[in-house]
Amino acid sequence: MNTEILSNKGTASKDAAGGQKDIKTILKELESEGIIGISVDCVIFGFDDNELKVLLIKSDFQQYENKWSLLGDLVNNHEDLDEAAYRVLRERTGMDDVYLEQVKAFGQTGRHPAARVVTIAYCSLINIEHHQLKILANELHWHRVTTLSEMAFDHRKILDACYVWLQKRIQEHPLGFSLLPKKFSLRELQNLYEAILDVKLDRRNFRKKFFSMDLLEDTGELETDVPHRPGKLYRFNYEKYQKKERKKWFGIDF
Amino acid sequence: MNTEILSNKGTASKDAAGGQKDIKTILKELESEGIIGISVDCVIFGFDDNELKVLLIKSDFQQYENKWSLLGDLVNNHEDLDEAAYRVLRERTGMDDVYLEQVKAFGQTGRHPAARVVTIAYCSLINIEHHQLKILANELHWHRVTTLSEMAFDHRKILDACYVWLQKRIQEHPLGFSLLPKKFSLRELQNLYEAILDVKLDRRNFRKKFFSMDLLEDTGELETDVPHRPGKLYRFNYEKYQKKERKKWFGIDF
DNA sequence: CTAACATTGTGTATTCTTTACACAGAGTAA
DNA sequence: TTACTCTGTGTAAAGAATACACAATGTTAG
Repeated sequence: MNTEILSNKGTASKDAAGGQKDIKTILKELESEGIIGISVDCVIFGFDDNELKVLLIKSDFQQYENKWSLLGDLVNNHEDLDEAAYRVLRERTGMDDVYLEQVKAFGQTGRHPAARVVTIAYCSLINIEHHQLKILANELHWHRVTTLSEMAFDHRKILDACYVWLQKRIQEHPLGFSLLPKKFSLRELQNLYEAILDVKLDRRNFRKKFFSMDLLEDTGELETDVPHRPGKLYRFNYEKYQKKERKKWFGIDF
Repeated sequence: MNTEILSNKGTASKDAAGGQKDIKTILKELESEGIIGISVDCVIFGFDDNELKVLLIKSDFQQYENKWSLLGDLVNNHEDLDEAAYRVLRERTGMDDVYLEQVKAFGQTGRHPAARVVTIAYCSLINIEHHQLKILANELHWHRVTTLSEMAFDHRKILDACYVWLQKRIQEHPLGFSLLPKKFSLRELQNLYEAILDVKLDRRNFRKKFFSMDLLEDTGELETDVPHRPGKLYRFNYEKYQKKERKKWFGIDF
C-alpha cells in the first residue's frame, strides 16, 4: 500500500472527520488491509460573550451530512501525537502558542464508519479575540457548548469527556487564563468560571480566593467602554505560579 | 500484508513488550509498510507487605535484555481498547473482575525500536492475595514501585505517569479498596494510603475522616493472628457510595 | 499468672477555610 | 443632578483540618 498517502503531509488531507477527497481513500485502504488508523481530534474551547464555545466544522462524510465534527487528522508516521495535535491547531487557527493537553483515547470499534480508527482527543484553550480563523472551509466556526445539535461520529462523547475534564481541571490548574485576554477584570474571570462550571459564585468570596492565591498582578489599568464604574485589569503571573510550592497533597474525599 | 497476523488472536502473540516469536515479525512488517501499530500496556498495581507493587515481566527484545517491561499487547482489529486491556489482564492474572482505567496514550516516535507503536496505558488495581499468576513466563512478578531498576522502552515514563495518576485518583475516588481484601482493618487502609501517597497520617484524623464519609461497614469481625489487640474489620459499601450525592463541585485552588 | 508490650479505640481544643451577607464609591446616561 | 449599574471592601458564623494523650484489649515472655 501507498504509505505516502497514509503519512499525509501538512494540509494535504484535512481530517479524520472533516474529510476531503484523499482521506476517504486512505481509510478505505486501511479498512481493506485490516489496519487500525490513528488520528488526533482537538476539542478547541474559546470563551466569548460570557459563554464557553467550541470550534467545529461540518462533516463531509456522507453518513454524517450536516452534522458537526471536531477538528482532527490522521497522525503522520513521523510525528509525535502532540505534534499532530499542534499541527491541526496551527492549520485551523493559525495559532502556535496555545494551551493543549491530551485528554483521552477513543477506540471503540465502529466509531468511524469507514475504517477502524483510534483517536486521541486533545483539549485546547484559546482566546477567541487573539485568534483569526484561517481556513474557513467546511463552515468552521464557534458553537455554544451548552446548546449543540447532533454531532458526527462519537464526537459528542469526546466533547462531553473534554468538557467534564475541563470543569475539573480548571479548578486545580490555572488554565482559565488561556481563554481570556492577557489583561482581564475580575468580573471577566468570574464569568468564565461561572460559565464553565455552570454555577453562581459569590463575588466577594471569589475575589478573596483569587487574591489570597497571590497570582494576579494589578496592571494599573482600568476597563474601558463599560457603562459603569470600570474595574481594575489584572494579569496572571505565571512565574509566581511556577515557583509556588505545591502543598495540599492530602485531601481524601469521595 | 497478512492481516491475520496483525489482528493477533487471543494468546497467540504475547505483547508489544514481552514479545514472542511472532510479535517481532509483525512489528517489522508494520515498520516496512510505514504503518503505526497500536498497543495497550497495563500498569498493574498490587499492595503487599505494606508496599505498593507493580507487575512486570522481563523484556525479550534484544535491545532491552534484562530490563523490566509492562504487560501489553497489540490491539486486536476487532476489539475495543478497553477490551484489549482486559484481555491482557485476564491472560496474565487470570482475573476478570478487576479495576481498570485508561490513563494516557504514549505515542512518541522512536519509543519502540522495532516500529512506530502508539500505546494506550491502562492502570489496574488488584488484590495480590485473591490472585494467582497464571503464566509465569518471562519471570512475571511483583516489584516494589519505589525501588525499580531500569525498564524497557518508555515504560518507566508510563509507570511514573500511572503512579502519579493513582496518587491523585485515590484521594478522590474509592479505588484503594481494590487493593485490599474485602474485609480490612482501618490500619491496613491507612497503611495503603501512607504507602501510595508516601506520607505519614494521623491515625485519629484518618479514622475520623473515613467514618465521617460513612461508607465503611463494620463486619462485626476482628483481625486474627495479630500479636496485639485485634482491630475491627470493615468492608467498603459500594452501594452507599453510588447513591451518595456528589456535591463539592467548587474548589478552585492552584 | 503476671508484667511488659504493642496496638486499638476514642474526644477536644485550636486553627484554618468556607460561606453568607450589605453598603459606600465611581463612572455612565438621561 | 439624579438614577442606574457595577466595583470594591470586611466581618461574623459555620465547617473542616489539625494536633494531641490516655485507657482498653489482646499477645508474649518470664
